[in-house]
Amino acid sequence: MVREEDILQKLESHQLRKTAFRKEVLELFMASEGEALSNQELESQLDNPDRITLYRTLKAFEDKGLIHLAADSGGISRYALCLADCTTHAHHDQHAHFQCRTCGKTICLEGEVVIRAQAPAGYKVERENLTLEGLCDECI
Amino acid sequence: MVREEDILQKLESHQLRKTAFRKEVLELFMASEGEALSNQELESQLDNPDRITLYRTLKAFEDKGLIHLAADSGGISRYALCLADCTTHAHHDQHAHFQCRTCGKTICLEGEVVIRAQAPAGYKVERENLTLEGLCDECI
DNA sequence: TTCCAAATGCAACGCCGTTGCAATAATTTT
DNA sequence: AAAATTATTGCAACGGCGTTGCATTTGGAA
Ligand SMILES: [Mn+2]
Ligand SMILES: [Mn+2]
Ligand SMILES: [Zn+2]
Ligand SMILES: [Zn+2]
Repeated sequence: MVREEDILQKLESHQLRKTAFRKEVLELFMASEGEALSNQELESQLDNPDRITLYRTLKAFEDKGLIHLAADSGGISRYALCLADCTTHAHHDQHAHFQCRTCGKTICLEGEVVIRAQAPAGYKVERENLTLEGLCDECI
Repeated sequence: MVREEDILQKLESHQLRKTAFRKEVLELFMASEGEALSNQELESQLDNPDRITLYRTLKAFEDKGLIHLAADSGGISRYALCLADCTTHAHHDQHAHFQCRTCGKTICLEGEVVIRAQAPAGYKVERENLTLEGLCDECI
């Protein structure tokens, strides 16, 4: 269960207006901690789902450092709550994700992630994007 | 320069008919060795670009183990020639990719790639997908 | 050369990201 | 507390692109 108090606090600390829609969306994210949610998954759980408003809400949340995008090899966008203290245009969370090839469930992997890959000489690597694919505990 | 002989040989060894369209597409891939190409980039270089035919051609190439998809964090699909000897429904190439955040140039990284990331207990990891993002040598 | 299976090119559908705009709601100011 | 200001919402609408169906054309085998 998510306390309304925490929802409001989170919206305020990220300079987002406390509207009914945003409270509802943020609650969904906070309730499914560590799991990345797609637009469809979110829409299906909203009282009054409007895909355009959701689109802008997610953009605002991402912009203000509340959620981050989890890349999907299939092209589906999924968002998850930022674990670190991210702010506007300053996302600090750099972690891998796991995605189940059967149910699509996508989770953030907080644990140690070591990546060693060399780009050609003259190239500058700024970010690393790692996704593990396989079967989740329920689909195994 | 790509020899027509090599193009035809590659199509035949992967059980693909040697049509004008496919020869042209394959030549583009072979000419830009190691670089992943988007549909747009391919279309702009084709004599008679038809997006549907290109779509089906890429699907056939991928299916027959000629090319592989390079995930794009932005949702754009890019394909590159398979380096390993991949066959129908059997892609062996497991390598990282680099993508330039400015020009979009995407290349396959053949070099050693070491990934260490833990999925939760009870999860089964089957594949690892790593993309490095940054600036290429021309955009630096 | 004849025939069959596959590939092509075109129309068409649907999904989704994106933008504009007027109505509505949240926050700030008086 | 009311008015003013500013942001958000919901709707219409456009465009790109993945996808499929179908008639026509082409490649490869007989
Ligand atoms: Mn994450
Ligand atoms: Mn590659
Ligand atoms: Zn699963
Ligand atoms: Zn570049």
